[in-house]
Amino acid sequence: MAALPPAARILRTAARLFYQQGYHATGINQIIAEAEVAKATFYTHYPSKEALGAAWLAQQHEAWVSWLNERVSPVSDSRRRIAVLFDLLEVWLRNNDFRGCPFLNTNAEQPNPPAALRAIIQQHKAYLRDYMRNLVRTALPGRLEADRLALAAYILFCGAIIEAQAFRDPWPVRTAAQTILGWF
Amino acid sequence: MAALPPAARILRTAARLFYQQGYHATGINQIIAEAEVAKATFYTHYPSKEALGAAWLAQQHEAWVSWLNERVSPVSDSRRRIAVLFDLLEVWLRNNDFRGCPFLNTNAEQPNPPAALRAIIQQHKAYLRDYMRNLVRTALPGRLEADRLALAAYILFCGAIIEAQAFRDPWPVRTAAQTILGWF
Amino acid sequence: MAALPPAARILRTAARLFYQQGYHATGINQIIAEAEVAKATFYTHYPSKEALGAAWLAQQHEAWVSWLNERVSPVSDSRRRIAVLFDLLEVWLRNNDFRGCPFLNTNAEQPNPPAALRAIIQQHKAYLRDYMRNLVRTALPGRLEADRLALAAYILFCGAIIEAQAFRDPWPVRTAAQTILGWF
Amino acid sequence: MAALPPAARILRTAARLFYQQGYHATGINQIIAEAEVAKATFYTHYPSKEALGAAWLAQQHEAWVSWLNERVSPVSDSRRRIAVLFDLLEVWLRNNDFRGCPFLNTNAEQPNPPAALRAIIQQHKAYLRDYMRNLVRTALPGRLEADRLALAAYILFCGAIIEAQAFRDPWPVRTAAQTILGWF
DNA sequence: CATGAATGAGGGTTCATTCAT
DNA sequence: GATGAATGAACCCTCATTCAT
Repeated sequence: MAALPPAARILRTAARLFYQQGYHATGINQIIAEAEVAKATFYTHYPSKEALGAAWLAQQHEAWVSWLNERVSPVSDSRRRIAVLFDLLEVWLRNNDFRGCPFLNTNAEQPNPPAALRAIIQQHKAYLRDYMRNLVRTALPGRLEADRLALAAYILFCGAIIEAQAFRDPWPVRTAAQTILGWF
Repeated sequence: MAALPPAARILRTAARLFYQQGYHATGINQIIAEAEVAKATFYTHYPSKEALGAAWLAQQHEAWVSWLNERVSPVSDSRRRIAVLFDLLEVWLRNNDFRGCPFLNTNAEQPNPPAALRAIIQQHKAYLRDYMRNLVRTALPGRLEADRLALAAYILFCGAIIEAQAFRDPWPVRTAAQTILGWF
Repeated sequence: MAALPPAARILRTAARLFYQQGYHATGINQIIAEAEVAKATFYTHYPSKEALGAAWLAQQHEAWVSWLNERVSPVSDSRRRIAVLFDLLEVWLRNNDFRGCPFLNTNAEQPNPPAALRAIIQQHKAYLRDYMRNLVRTALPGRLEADRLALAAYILFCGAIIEAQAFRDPWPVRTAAQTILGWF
Repeated sequence: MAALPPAARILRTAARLFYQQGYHATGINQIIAEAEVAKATFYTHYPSKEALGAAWLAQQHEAWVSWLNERVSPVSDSRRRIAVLFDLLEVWLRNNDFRGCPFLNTNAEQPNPPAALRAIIQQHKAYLRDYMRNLVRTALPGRLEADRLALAAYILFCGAIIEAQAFRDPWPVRTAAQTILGWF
């Protein structure tokens, strides 16, 4: 672990703590203590906590996209792809470390989040929306309401995440999946 | 404004600040300053910040339920009721002060919210879920999948709120409404 | 317990808490809460916390003196009396609720204790010193150094209490008793 | 005064205030104000008030031991050594700043002192007990009851301190000294 | 490139007391 | 005789950040 350079150690520690405890609830002191880095070293690598938060979300976005693509792209059938997507979601939230979506959580923490964070959050959400749109469009060739259903699928997807988080139960994911798959 | 008794002034101020800035981001000091109350007076009425947060959410739940019922119950047709529900949602989030759902926000702020807050949040969510269930069941008499659709409608409802919050745009509400209304 | 009048309930509760937690560490709020008395009721009976503390110490002095006299005066032999005195001391500090001497503790809490408390503490100590003096004098008729030994016995007595408190062990009491009894 | 580094300034100030006013009665705010240090600077050097209290007592122990040894060890005769010990005690408590023994006071303040403080207090007391034991044993070679007298001497020593504190008069020290010296 | 010391502002909570009723 | 509401001051501690080295 001490093999990692300081910047990476900081980011890895912050990722764990921000997600498990929340962005606001996690202080710089805890991060540098657990990353075993001096305070000034932290500020040489990240100009502020906000910048670290942005780096965290950016990295989360990359990781999440990769994770999905690696598992979804091998599947050729469009309908199956959507099914796989929700299967993955259920795997994720059945994990003991599941604490909801980092983007939605961070967005909800402060109703007016810092600009740097907001930008990445919106970027992530737009990406996911478009990703779902393509998936559903491909699965519903020629259907007039395909676009609307695609957006609805996206809303169900995100809604399932926060409701699973709120109820601490995966039922919303299965309900959302069944509903969407029923459209094909 | 000084006409209100301190306890009410505190709650009113806290409601405003908790919603606009977030529960965590709002400190006791700011609340008592804006409520023009001494710190010890605050603790005479609320044993802790957490208790105040619980009182706030409880009051929000009551207000929300009343607001909905007053406008939905006069409508007799089941399908119209659902339409009205989403119309109200859109009215709400078109308001400049809209900052998302206080319950979802507070739940997302800290991955492990204080027990007192969690209890009210879950209560509220269960209420809303059952409310939607009744609405949809009544509108879909005899449909086998009525229950699943009802839950899906609930997920779409909540998902629309957080997506409207994230995108700062009401499109998710309209998409969700159209999708649900298409089931009848 | 609710049968007792408020003033007595307050004093009884304060006696328990002051002794178990310390005078300083015990707040008015805890006292009135556990005595089930309103705050203003407290101040109608005691003008201040200091006055309550004084009442507590005065009552402790009375109780302690009575307790000793009832058990020591029936004994006729002077030497036996001293032995009984230390036996009682050991009984006291073997009790699970033993927290040292309320007078010495309160005196040690603030190096400049409030005048009202200081007065009672000194009164108590002077009484105990004279009590020991009489006991030893009677047991050592005609000994020239009787007075000095009496004071030494008093110092050993008090020293044994604080050392038993510090070591959480009754050995100092037995050592003190053996030493004194060896003088006769 | 500003020449001293902050950590030393804090400890020096705390030593003065803890001793003069008591540990509990002295707040962090007063310490940092009189040490002319920012609050966060305090917590850079001491993780808590308790840690500062422990540092204070540890330093007191060192200073006390040094002070005694420097003056007692040059004396060769065992009996004289004990006499010197009590002479030093009397010098100490004739000082206007005398407020009793920091260890006994802190131990008596709260019936259950913080663990960190308790540890040092017990350590100090055990040291002093053993110190007296060696002194008396050496002065009473071959006496069977030497051990018991040594412990009695220790109790008289400590008892003299608290009684001198309580009566605000050095008589207990002289009484204790005469009694012990009479054993040789 | 890396560091520990120093900071002002604020975190939530409790203190002993007074007041109008 | 009894009450709960109201208070300013103080409690111990943590925040994100900057600075000289």
